[in-house]
Amino acid sequence: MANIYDVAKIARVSTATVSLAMRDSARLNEATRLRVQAVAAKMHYKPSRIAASLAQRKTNIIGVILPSSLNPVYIETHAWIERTAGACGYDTQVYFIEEDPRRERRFLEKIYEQQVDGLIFIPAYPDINRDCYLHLAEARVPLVIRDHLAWLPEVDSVSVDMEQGGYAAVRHLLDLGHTRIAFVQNPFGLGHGLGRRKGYQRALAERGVAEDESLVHLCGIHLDDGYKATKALLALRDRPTAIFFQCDLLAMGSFAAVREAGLKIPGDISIVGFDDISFAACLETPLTSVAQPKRELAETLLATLMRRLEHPSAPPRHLMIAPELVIRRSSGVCPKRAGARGRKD
Amino acid sequence: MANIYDVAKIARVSTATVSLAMRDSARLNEATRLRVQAVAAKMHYKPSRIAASLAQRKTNIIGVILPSSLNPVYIETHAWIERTAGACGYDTQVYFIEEDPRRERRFLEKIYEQQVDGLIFIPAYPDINRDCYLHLAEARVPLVIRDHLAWLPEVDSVSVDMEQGGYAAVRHLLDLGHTRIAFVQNPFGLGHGLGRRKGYQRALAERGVAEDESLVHLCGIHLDDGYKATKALLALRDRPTAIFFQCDLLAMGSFAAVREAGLKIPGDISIVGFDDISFAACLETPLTSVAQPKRELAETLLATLMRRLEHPSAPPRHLMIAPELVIRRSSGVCPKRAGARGRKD
DNA sequence: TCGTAAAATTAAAACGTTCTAAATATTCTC
DNA sequence: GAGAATATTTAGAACGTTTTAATTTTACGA
Repeated sequence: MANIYDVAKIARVSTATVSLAMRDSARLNEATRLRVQAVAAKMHYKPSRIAASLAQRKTNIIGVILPSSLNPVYIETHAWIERTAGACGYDTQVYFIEEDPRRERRFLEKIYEQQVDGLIFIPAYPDINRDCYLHLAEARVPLVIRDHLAWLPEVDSVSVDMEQGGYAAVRHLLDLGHTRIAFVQNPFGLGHGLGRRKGYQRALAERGVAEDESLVHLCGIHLDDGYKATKALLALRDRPTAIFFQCDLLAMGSFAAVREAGLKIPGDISIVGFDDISFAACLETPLTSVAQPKRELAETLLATLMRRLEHPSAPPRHLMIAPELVIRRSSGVCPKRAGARGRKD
Repeated sequence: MANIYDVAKIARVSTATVSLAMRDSARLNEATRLRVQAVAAKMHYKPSRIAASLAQRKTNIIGVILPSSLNPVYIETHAWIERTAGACGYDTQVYFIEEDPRRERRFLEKIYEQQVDGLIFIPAYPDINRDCYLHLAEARVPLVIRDHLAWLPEVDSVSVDMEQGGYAAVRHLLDLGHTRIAFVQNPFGLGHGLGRRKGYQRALAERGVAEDESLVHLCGIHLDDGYKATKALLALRDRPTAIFFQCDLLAMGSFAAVREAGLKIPGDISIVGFDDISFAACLETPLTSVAQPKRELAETLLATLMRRLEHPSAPPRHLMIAPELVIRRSSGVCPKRAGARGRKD
């Protein structure tokens, strides 16, 4: 592969000129620029980004750390990040934690080897890897984290208001007459679950419905876990008439379980998810879900990171984005009230 | 950030020694190695991978070009590639074409800027970007392509036998008594569609069922396209009793359409997909699908690439992997024969 | 104690860019 | 046509590693 010296020699100019020509610099006489570009093209010369990165101390890459590749919500968010970053001249390098705390740790350490100009970080194991998180902040890596961590006050954050989302979801179910509303949650994953649960509790309390511990189910984060959680909840003596899942992925897992139990959605049981992944709208029974505004989230994360890159010592900024309930077929009137109210399924 | 000189100075050794120490070289006295490592750790020194890449002319990154981030089959395949690559000491850099031929072109050109040691390439627009593909081959970028292209005989390839898969799917439907079997296909995306269609045709021909052009539906590759395709097929005068979709994503889109038409799966219509994405098994009506063996595919792609990296001038290798039909609830006996046969839904 | 072999360390030249400051060309003003 | 102002080009030093070949140190046998 030809390098900048080869081109310089053939074009009878200095490497500086070649460098400028390749970047369309206006500092160069147009004739020379075109001539050099022509030579470069003829030689199939492409500047090495590695060398450029070294010289500039800038890779034009931003790292994106995502908890899992199995949950489409992260992929969909990333798609927006990628697009927005592209518009700012950055490429994106994704790291999937894939539910392995050691992988998260490894990635966080890898950051120091300086591949990336900045980092967008959706944390997966803040408790287990707290030391790494703190170290990252201390090292002043340009960083935006999704969700505000109280012990990282200096790190820019953009959060989705999980409590509000949880509240909206449960409020919706209460409005439909449900009172036995289960909540399925993954105990890891930041306090996401925590925020949503608070919303769940607040909504219940507001209507004077006592929280029943047996209706709060902890589980993993795979489709399969949603399936199992549902099985368990449906086996309860006094089973719930509605289930609110921490995420759509878990909610999707519930459908097969409900069907196997010979029940109908939403006739016998209502299902509400969180995230509004693209599949939610196209299921056999379209899923009611609290939508994370993925595009807005992505754009805000990126804007915050860009600001940080430009103003490294600006005061930290903590933003919050409101989610929005999208009502579809999977949630309906509580069967106990169905006679009185009408809508049946 | 401390660099190798700083460490060398503090540890009172040369940069060469630091370099060796950081890589646990046995050429170094153990005492010095440990001492240098201790100094490095104290200074929070991490070698710059950029500089190392430049010096070694090797990034330890392999690029993975995928057609879309919206179809889980690619994400799931990538997860295996990532894992396998990690075991070989490589990181992975993903590029999503996102159904934009210009993006494919841009990525293929970017490769020459030498970020990656090798490339795993699932092509999206071989017809539109044929010149780029050819140029890539000509430039001898270490490369494995998924699916053999006749006009790229020199490029290693690993294919899934799409024709065999299509045949198995349609054969299964024929066995269930269906004769009006539709095929929904995306006209782009390599000859994937083509291979599957051949299988479709072969199976029909074998049983003496004439191919009905009106049952072959062309569409895009989104969930939504599956929905629309189904709507269109169900509106036909003599509507099909089974639909074979080019991929599970499209098949998933069909469920809502079927339901809206007031029909039952598989009682009124059978659905078969392709890819066996993780969602297929957990849907309200679990989906019959031709499974791409994603792990095997990933491992074979990677093994082929590694071989190419080690033996740059070995003769090209073209491998083929057999898919496997996974039968679930979405396919059942043809309603026209249901009375005679039994199984009802 | 010396010579030699083996082990450990290092000097210095890559790797392929960018960038700063300086040098050289060109244009303009009067 | 001289001098100033401006436009264009360039020398050479970064950037932070790795690597080769050479040098220095240590170990060992006689």
